[in-house]
Order: sequence, then C-alpha cells, then structure tokens
Amino acid sequence: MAPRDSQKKPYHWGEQLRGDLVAEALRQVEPLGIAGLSTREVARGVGVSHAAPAHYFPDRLALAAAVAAAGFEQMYESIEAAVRARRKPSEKLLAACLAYVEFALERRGLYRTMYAPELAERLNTLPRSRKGVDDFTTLAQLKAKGFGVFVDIVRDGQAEGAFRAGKADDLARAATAAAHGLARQFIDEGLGVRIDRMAHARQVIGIVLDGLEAR
Amino acid sequence: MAPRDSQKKPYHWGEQLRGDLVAEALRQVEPLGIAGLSTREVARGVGVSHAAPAHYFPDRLALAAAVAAAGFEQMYESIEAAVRARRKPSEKLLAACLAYVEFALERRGLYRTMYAPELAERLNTLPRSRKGVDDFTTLAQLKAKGFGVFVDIVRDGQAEGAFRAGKADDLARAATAAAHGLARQFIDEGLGVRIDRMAHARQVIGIVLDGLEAR
DNA sequence: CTCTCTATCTAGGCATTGACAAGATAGAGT
DNA sequence: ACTCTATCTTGTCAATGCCTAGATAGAGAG
Repeated sequence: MAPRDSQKKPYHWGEQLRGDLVAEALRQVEPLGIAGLSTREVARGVGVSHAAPAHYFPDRLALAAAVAAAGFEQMYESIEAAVRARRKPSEKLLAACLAYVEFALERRGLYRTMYAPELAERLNTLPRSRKGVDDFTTLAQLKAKGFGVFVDIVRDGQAEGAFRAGKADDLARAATAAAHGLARQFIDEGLGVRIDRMAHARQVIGIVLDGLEAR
Repeated sequence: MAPRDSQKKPYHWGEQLRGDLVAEALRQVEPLGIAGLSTREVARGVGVSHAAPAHYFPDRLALAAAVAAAGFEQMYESIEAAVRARRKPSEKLLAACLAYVEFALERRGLYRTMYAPELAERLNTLPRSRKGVDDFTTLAQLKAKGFGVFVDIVRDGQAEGAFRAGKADDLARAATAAAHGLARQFIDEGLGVRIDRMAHARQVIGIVLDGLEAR
C-alpha cells in the first residue's frame, strides 16, 4: 500500500501524479483561493517539472476545478454527517447550514476556490478539450448533489408538516443562500473576528429558518 | 470645467489621472472581477506608461480597493433609492435586498471585486504605505455604512412592531446574508440562467424575511 | 525673465507566471 | 530484441507586477 518512491524519481508516476498534484494544490489554495494557485509552484511542491501538470490538466483552471470538486466532496460529507446526527427536520436543516458555514470558516481558501468566479465563467462558455469538459461537468454535478441534500430535508419536513408549504426548491434555496451569504461575510469581510462566529451563525441562521416553519 | 486634452498628452494630468485610472479599471473588472484587472492594461487603456498608476496606487490591490470603494458607493445609492420609495419597513427591507441582488446581477465583475478575497486578506494584515492605508480604511467604512442601512430599517420596523424582537444586528444580518448568498449563487453558479432571476429572488428573499416578521 | 525645485510621468529591467513546442525516457506489447 | 506510446522534461515566449533611474513640465523665487 506504500510505494514510497518519494526520493527516487521513477519517471513514470502514472495516475498517481494526478492525485498528488491535486493534494498539493489543495494546500496552496489556502488561504487565498484560486489566486494563490500556481501550476509551477504545485509542480515544484510535488517534485516534477513545471510542465508535468499539463498532462493531467490542460489548464490552470482545470486544476482549480479538480480542487473545487474535491472540496465539494469534502463539504458534502461534512454536511451529510451533521444531518444524520439529527432526527427532526428543522434540526437537520439547521445542522446542515451550520456545517456549511463551519466548513467555509475552516477551509476558506478551498471554499473560495469552489465558488471562484473564473470557474463559473468557464462553466458558461463551454470549454474545448476533452479532459477539461470532464473536470467541469463533474463539478457541476457535485454542486447539484449538495443542494439536493437541502431539498430532501425540506421535502421530508413538509411531508411531516414541520415546514410551510411552497416549492421545496425555494425553501431550500433560502436556507443555502443564508448559509452561503453568512459564510462569505465571515470570510470575505473579516466579520466577527473577535466574537464567536459559530454562535453568531446559529443566531442568524435560526432567524432565517424561522421563516420556513409551518405557521 | 472640461480640460479636454485627450488627444494631446500634456504630461501633467494631476489628480485627474487617478480618476481616469479608476474609471478604466471599473471597465476591466467586468465580468471576472479582480482577476481580470491588470495595472498595465489599465494604463494602456488610459494612454499612460505602464508605471504611471504606481504613483496613485502603490499596489495592484490598492487600485482594486479604489474600484471596490466606488462600487460600494454605487450600490449604496441604488439601495438607498429603492428604500426611499417605500413606506412600510417590511417593504423597505425587501426592496433593499432586491436592490442588492439586482446590483450584483448587473455588475457582477464589480460586485466580485468588492468582495474579493485578496482585499479581505489585506484588510486583516495591516498594510504599510500611507496611501494604501487610506484606500483600505475607506473601503471598510463604506461596508459598514451599507450595512447600517439595513440595521436602521430593522430598528424602525421593530419600533413600529412590524418586526420581531431581537438584536437588530442579527435581524439585519439575516437579511443581508440571504441577499448576499443569493446574489453569489446567481453569479457564481450560473444559477437560473433561463428563469427570471429577479422573480426567483423575490420569492426566496420573501421567505427569509418572513422569519423577521412579528409573530 | 530665467533658474531651480518638486511632483508627475516615462523607460528599462527583473523575476515569475501560464502556455506552447520539441525532445527524452520508460515500460508495455509484439 | 524492437517498436510504440503514454509520460515527463527542457527550452522558449509573451505578459505581468514591481522596482529603480531618469526625463519632463510647471510653479515659485530671485
């Protein structure tokens, strides 16, 4: 399980290099996000030549997309775990939102990468290369999957009569918008450096979720 | 009032150059945000040498900060205008949130610049140069001023009994978090390219603001 | 009216970056 | 043993941010 050829350079890394590059990139996006990501620096960190990454990622953005995808997977697992630990829908939704915010606070560089404007813009203008397409479509799928968690909670809650009527998508969107917005205000505005940010988040998110409760 | 020396290069532009640089930068941040901003390109657009901006902005980030500040002023005015047009506090708050979202949709590059991670990180680590400090402190003040609009609405609404009790800051934060989060989901996730986004926003923000109403 | 003085702008250079092209290397398949 | 191909390296290019030194213009002083 441990092909420890870190000292020797056996020249053919195979697909392992791809994973190593992403792992190194995951480090370098902290704390600034995509702006702190340099393909050459990543290559240097892994110990390969500056052009090696190009074989797995046609673009700097493609590498960033892979990092973002890894981020969405990690965040998804955090949220899923938090949700599984609760029973009542309203508690599940609160826990999901707080897990969302907490993830952003703890890995702000990764979080910023996940929602980097560059990736969004590229997603709209279809890329050309084969590899690139793959990187970016999996990214979009992961986003949708993550939002699905919230929608499912809302739907279940509505079935139980815990949440008010209305399009489940809209209710879920309200929850994620609040979580997303609060997270960004925390990390992009230095908001609440001194106060306990998660406590603050619990308050604010709680207020928002009150709007989702059945009357 | 119109020293139209655009063809000739009288060499001494004085403080006018500063304004021209910001104006040009305001164009270049669209649509990508700070990532699309190049000091050299800005200088080229204005017609000065590549090092000229350095006299007004010690840094690329300082220029970005000036752009961001201009953005906050513009957004502030949009929101203020929308608020003035309503009477009831709940309507004011909804209008403010929607104006917020609309601004982000119409000027996404500028909006992205206003909340660029690089600026946030620099705000935390005190800059050195004199000019730089000024650029960044005015930025922080403008942010606070903008949030103040929301707090004021909430406070008035609470006095009238329209909004529920609680710390005005928390209620206002809930509103801005929702607006901010929704705006970012719109522009950073290509959300709702086809549907009418402002109508969607009205729905979602409406749900959130229900949580602020008096019971 | 000329001379100096200073803010303002230009010119050139440097290290770094992302992308591209051409070549070297290793290992699999025949 | 030989080829063939994916994998990686080396070298190059234009562009960028920032730095330093120098040119220029206009104001103020004699």
